Amino acid sequence: MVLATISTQGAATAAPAPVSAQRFIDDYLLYLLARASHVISTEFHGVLRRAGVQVPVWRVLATLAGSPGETVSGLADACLLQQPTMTKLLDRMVRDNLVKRLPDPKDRRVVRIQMTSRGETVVNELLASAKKHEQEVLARHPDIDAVALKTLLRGMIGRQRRGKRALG
Amino acid sequence: MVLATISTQGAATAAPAPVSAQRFIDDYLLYLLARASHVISTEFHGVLRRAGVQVPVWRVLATLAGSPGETVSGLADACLLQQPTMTKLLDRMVRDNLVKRLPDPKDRRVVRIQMTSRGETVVNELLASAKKHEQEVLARHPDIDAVALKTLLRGMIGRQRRGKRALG
DNA sequence: ATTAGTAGCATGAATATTCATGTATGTCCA
DNA sequence: TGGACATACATGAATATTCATGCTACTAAT
Repeated sequence: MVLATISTQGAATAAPAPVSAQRFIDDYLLYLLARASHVISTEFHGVLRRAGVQVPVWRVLATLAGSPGETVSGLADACLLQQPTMTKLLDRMVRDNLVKRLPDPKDRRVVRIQMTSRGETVVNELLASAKKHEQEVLARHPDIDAVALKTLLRGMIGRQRRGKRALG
Repeated sequence: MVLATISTQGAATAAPAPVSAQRFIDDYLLYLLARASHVISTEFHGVLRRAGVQVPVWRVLATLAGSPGETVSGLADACLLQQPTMTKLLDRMVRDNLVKRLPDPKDRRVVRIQMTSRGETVVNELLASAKKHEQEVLARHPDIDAVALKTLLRGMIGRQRRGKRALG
């Protein structure tokens, strides 16, 4: 990982009761990830708001953009939502003529979600804004190697998923 | 919270997972950050559930652990919540005897939040679990330099915050 | 073919969050 | 000092999410 060249090592592990002159959370990986995600996403959410599109709606459309015919559970997983939440979100999106529910020919339990043409129109505009915004973010952080960071994150996501059964 | 295991995993069933090599979101920084944060946090949330502590409650307690006497708005910001959400969350936490509201002597608009002794007990156990879990996560990703990654994330958070007014 | 078990989605009641305000206090400055 | 404006928190109605569960359809084993 090219990313990690800053120096390093040991330290964080065996320090005895590290009387935090700092807040715990400011050195807590889970918090830093959540906060970084939040502050960066929040900025784009302004774009969504101006477009009159809710954040979860955008996530569904963005997912469908590269992966048409997703299932309800597949979308829930991709959008980091629970399945009942997704079912109800899709109710609204169907109502707003952004997506359609279609039966799966092979498995009648499955519902396939497809964008309507209106959905496609909306997502295409938003995709353009998203790419533009991503470039702005990266421009604001010139020391960050985007490719390396994305690779790192994908690695965390993939390995974490496979290791799911750990921890008691 | 079991969500992430629902679909994409068993896969063998109904020929889902067209996992197209080209989903937009799989190369979208904001999504990768959100997903990485989500999958890693989800694992710890299992610990919280077993302890009978809700995620936002944990976040408030963890924040107060290193920073006593926070204000309502300060906590909302730290916990990535809106202020009315925090007010109501604190209502519940006061009810459950985890925190107290105290008036600020200098500014009577301000409410200072302080942990009760029960709150302290709870958070101390959770902090230990959180640190243990963080070590487990890092152990699972041996190629990641934790110090460098944290530094990177703090940088993103800090610079992003200062650049807040960007984007039209 | 029958049965037991599981996967995918929907639903409803309980709970939580948000949006738009309301109220009180503090600050600025003419 | 007065008035306009800003800040901190609370509140309530509208909306969204969650938890538990129901229902149907598929799968595997007998």
